[in-house]
Formats: sequence, C-alpha cells, structure tokens
Amino acid sequence: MSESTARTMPDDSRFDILSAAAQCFMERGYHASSIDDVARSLGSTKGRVYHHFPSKADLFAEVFRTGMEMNYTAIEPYREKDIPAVMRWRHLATIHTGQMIRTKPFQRVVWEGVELHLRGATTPEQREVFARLLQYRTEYGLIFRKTIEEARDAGAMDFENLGIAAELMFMTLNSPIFWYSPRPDETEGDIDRLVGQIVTCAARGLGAS
Amino acid sequence: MSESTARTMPDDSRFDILSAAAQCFMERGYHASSIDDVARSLGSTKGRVYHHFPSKADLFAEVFRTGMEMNYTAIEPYREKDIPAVMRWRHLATIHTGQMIRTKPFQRVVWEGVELHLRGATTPEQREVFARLLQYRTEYGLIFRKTIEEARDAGAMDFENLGIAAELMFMTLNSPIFWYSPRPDETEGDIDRLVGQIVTCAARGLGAS
DNA sequence: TATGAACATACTACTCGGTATGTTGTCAAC
DNA sequence: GTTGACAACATACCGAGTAGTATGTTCATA
Repeated sequence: MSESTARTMPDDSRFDILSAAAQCFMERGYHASSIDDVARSLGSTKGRVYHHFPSKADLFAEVFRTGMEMNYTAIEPYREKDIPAVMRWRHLATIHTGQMIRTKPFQRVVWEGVELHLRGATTPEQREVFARLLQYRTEYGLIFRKTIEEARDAGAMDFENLGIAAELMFMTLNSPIFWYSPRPDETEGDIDRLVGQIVTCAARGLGAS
Repeated sequence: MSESTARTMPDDSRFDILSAAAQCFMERGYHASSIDDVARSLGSTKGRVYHHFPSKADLFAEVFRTGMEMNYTAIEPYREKDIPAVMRWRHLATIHTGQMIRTKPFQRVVWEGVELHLRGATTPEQREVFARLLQYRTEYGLIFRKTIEEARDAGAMDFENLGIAAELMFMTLNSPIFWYSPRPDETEGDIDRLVGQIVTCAARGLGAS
C-alpha cells in the first residue's frame, strides 16, 4: 500500500470525516453543527459525508462508538491486572484521564451523546442504536465502579454511597473535556503532570489512603 | 395586591416564562428548544414570549442572569463571615451545591451559557451581553477561588495548582445538575445528606484536613 | 370611551437534513 | 485500448421546522 493510494483509501477518508465531525460537534454541539459545517471543514461537500454515513445521527453515533472503543483499547492492559484494587484504579484512572485530554473531541461527543439520550434523541429506531452505545458506556463505567468497590472492601478507600462516589469520580476525571485546551509549548510531561493532579484529586475524594 | 390580580401581574407572567424556558433549555438544550416549545409548555403561544423578551438569545440570557442572581443571593450571608477560610468554604460550598439541586433548570442553563460563549454565541451584539454575564459568573467563581487560596495559605488545605484545583472543585459541586433527579419520597433531609457527601468529596479533593 | 398592555394569529424568510442525479477517476475484462 | 461498471464524490433541489414580524384581539384602566 503506497503513500499516495493510502490517502485515497475509503477507510482513511471515513476516519477523516469522523475526526472532522468530532471537532465540529465539540466546537458547536450536535444541533448547532450542520452536515455542511462538517463537510466544509473537510474542504468537501455533503455528498461525501452522506456517501459514508446514512444520517447525521449515525455519524454522531459512529463518533461516539469510536471514542468509546479508544477508551476500551487504552485500559485493556490494566483491566484484570492482579494488583491491589487501589493501585489498579489509579492505573485505570490515569489512562482514562489521559484519554479525555488526548482524544478530547471524541470524548466530548461521548459526553453529549449521553446527554442527548437522557433527553430523547430522535426516532425510536435511532434510540435503539443509542441505547446500545449507552450500554457500552455503562459497562465501561462498571469497570471503574467495581474497582473502587473492591478497594473500599479492602479498606483502601472510604466513601458513603457507591453510586454517588462513582458519579463524582467520573466527573472529576472527565472534567478536562470541558476546560482543557492544549498550549503551544506543552510537552507530554506537562500533560502527565496535569493528569497526575486530576487523579490525585479524585483519589482523595474517594478517601484513598 | 390581591391573590387574583397577582396571578396576572406582568412580573409573575415574566417569571413563569423564565421558569418554563429554563425547563425547556434544560431538557432539550438551547438549539433544540424552540420558542414554540417554551410557549406550548406554558399553554400559550409565541406572542406572549416575544412580548416580554426581544429574542431567543435574550430569553436565554435572562434565565442565565436569574440563575446567577439566585446564587449570589444565597451565598451572600456567608461571603465575608469572619471565620477560618476552610469553614467559610464549607458553608459556601454547601449553599452552592444546594442551589445546583434546588434550582437545577436555571443552573443547567448557566452551564450551557458558558459552553455557548466559549464556542461563539451569535451576533457581536449578543456576544457583549454574554461577555458581561460570563464576567458575572467569573466573579462568583473568584469568591470560591480566593477562599480556598486563603485556606491553603493557612495550611488547612493542600493542592498543587490553584486554577486546576478550583476547576475540579466546581466540577464536583456542580455535578448534580447532570445526574441528580428528584425522587418522589425525597425529604429536605435527604437532599442535605446528598449535599454533605458532595461537599465532603470536594473538600477531600482539595486536601482539607 | 379610548388607550395601551398583554397577549393570539398569520405570515415570511431562511436554515438544514435528506435525496436524486450528475460527474470523475479507476480498474477489470475483452 | 476501449468499454463498462462501480466507487467516491459534487451539485441541485425539496420539504420541514423555526426565528422573527406584522397585525388582530381582548380587557383593564384612566
């Protein structure tokens, strides 16, 4: 596969659309983003987008799924690691927060997807697609939830209500999707330190010793 | 002012519109909410809304301002209280979190207002209005920010970066606007306990002793 | 009775999701 | 090397929804 042909591969074109859509949805939100906006940011027209995705909702859903898949892939090596739950949580949380920063446009779409679903997305047919994606995300959340539960049972964490604790924890870890923006001279080390502060804050909130 | 006339007072009618708008904006978001939606939820028509508010953006801005004013009024008694900063913070945080729960629709609009501004609201004229509201909110945030700074200087809190710490703190305290929903048999005591958990989590995150 | 506030009704202009159709380049078969 | 077929778009268009306006209507009050 040569360089030149790779540029015109359909899968690459598809991913370019997904990235542009993620950027648009992040910047303007779902409803305020038009397909024309996405196409324009690609230097293309609607025809290209609708050639690869049947509808705006499907495009959004695919960005959502892609974001979630990135997260699953990233935490995979640490999911079942045989170490104390607190330490496992710290690994998972660190990876997760890094994802929020490094793939922010996609993660922002995941967030908005949850919001849209909790309201009432669109057609009943679309709702089914969304429900499956939300399940996908719920399962992801359960990984973290079970880990902090295990840590509490082991006496390494201390909180009152598991559901609330998990909610607050995710809120903290996810927060960079709202306020983080990359700086020109920023290094990977800077990001790692930022992640460290966030994870430490969340750990304290969970009563980690 | 009798009961019957009070119902038809313009100020009351205006506030009814604001409340309905807050509810709609919370449920569907700004762009997905139409003026007709707001009017329909009032059992009225567009004419009523446009008689009191010049545009959709102005209506949204007024909901924003009302929400912020509620917060300022609520924390006022504790702003300058002559007690240790940590304790003052705990009071402020408790009031603030209570506001998030009890006036959720308005607070959700405040949140979306910040988001819309960070993107690029509408006309340059509207942007000026928004900028002033955002300043209003920034000043509110500074009250908390200065308090935790004072607490850290007094050795009662411990965190690395002030800006990040404030960001994470607000994220935790504000979070109920996303996941809280009232239960039928819920008492004021239940809400107070919920607030307590949230504030405790935030306090720990800030390294409060 | 007349005047204006507080709406309701009817209408316009415009955006945007979606579709139908046209165009271009590539590649395989003959 | 010509042709047919198909992928990957671009272009043109339609219909629905919606912000905003212009005008009509009611009703209290001066």
